[in-house]
Amino acid sequence: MTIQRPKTIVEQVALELRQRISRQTYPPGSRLPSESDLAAELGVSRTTVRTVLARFASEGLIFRKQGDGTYVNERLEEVDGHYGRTWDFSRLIAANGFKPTITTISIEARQITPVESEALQTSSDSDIISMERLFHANGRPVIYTTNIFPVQLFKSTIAALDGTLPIHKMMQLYCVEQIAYVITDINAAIIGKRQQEILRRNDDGPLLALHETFYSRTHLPLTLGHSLYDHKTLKLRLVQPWES
Amino acid sequence: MTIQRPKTIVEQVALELRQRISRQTYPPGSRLPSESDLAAELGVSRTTVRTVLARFASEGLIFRKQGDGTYVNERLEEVDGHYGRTWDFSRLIAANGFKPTITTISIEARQITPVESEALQTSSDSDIISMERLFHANGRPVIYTTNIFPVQLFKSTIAALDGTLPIHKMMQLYCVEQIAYVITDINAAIIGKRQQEILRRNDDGPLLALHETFYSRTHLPLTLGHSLYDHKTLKLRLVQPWES
DNA sequence: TAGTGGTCTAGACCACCCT
DNA sequence: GGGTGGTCTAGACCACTAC
Repeated sequence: MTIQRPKTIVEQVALELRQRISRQTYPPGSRLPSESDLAAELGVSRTTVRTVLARFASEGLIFRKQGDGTYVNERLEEVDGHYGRTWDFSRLIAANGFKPTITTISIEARQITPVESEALQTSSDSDIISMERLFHANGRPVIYTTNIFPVQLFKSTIAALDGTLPIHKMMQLYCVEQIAYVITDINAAIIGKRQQEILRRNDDGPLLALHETFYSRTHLPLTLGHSLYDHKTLKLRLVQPWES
Repeated sequence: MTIQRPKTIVEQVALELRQRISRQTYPPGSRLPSESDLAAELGVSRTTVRTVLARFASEGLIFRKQGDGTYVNERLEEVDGHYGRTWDFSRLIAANGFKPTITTISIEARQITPVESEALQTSSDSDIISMERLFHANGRPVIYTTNIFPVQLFKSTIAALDGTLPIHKMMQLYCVEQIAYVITDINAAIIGKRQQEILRRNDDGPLLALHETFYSRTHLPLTLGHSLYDHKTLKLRLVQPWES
């Protein structure tokens, strides 16, 4: 284990143990070596190992039993990739067993609407970039999403935008501010004709509508997202540890 | 039952700091004392303080800036009670600013169906308790929920069941096994006439349908829940910290 | 009783931000 | 330079479980 990929020791240990679990060196249901043994083997302190195991436990990857040991979750496949982290659509699609692709429907600059101006806490005469995109699972459209960004957020011109990137990649590459947290409101909605055609849906059942607001570290709303989510193809699943 | 409030030092510190934040001793947007100062004042190690602050940060309650300080989230009201912890319906209703009440529609014993038997991984001829309940916000029905439990889970007879308790309280009081984690699938659904009447809804718009499976520490599915959630009255909101 | 995870401490060094 | 949070260590003691 000489890989220096991740910066911190905790991250290196996390990567190593995550691999051992996913490669079934520690298969589902099995007991991990004790914290002390792992610490000794990896040459780190027990505290460091515990930090990693605590994170895994909160993701539902493992379960710890005092006086007994630490066990790999038997339902790994159901749990992996669904907890804690932000809902990254590409990862969600992958977690459901499909190959994700992103296509851009449109990218355009336009005036902000009063509603959007309110939500973004910005002046009502500024311009925004509006971006319509489609996420596919094995080529089949499953998520239709619209994002808007204030123009002053961008480092470069919008001509250079690559709409096939995940949103956090785009922000990293093109924007002056980075995302710290997301607040998502979950709704159910009947969709219109145009959206139905875009998503190539035959039945007219309801879809999930996600309203996302992306915030900076300083609590400034950076971007808005509005996504229609085909829950029949793609499970929207949450793993929540029970509080003591 | 003498309530031994928080057992551990971490819990005591967490309670104390949570109160200071919610009582606005540290108002939204303000900077907390440094970790060292807090540790000294409370008479605990810095590590203990950091454990608590890390938990708060993951809930979105505070934000930490290296080299600068720790700040209370300015959008406290929006965030509080929505992240990390399991979605306890009563708490969700309270977090939306309403007074929660629970009424029982029916509690009955019946045979398990093949689908339920599959989901609970139990034998197909066992009996279950089925419980229909209604959650109200300021007296208005907002969540209609059905839970089923295998009978062998219960310590006492079902006659003694108090259907107005939150599910974790019920499990604590009546059941031999306790809940360790929950997997929730989120769907959108059009509801039938009966359910529409129960929820006293005038429009026939779609609702959120939550499918919950409650697991024990040993990964045994204990209970199933199926809930219809009026997202127009009650925000279903998620705060997700962005991964580094 | 031996071994496990759970809790907590005291202190070290670093990276970063401010002035 | 001085203070802040970020990382990590080594070791103590406790509570619990399996044998």
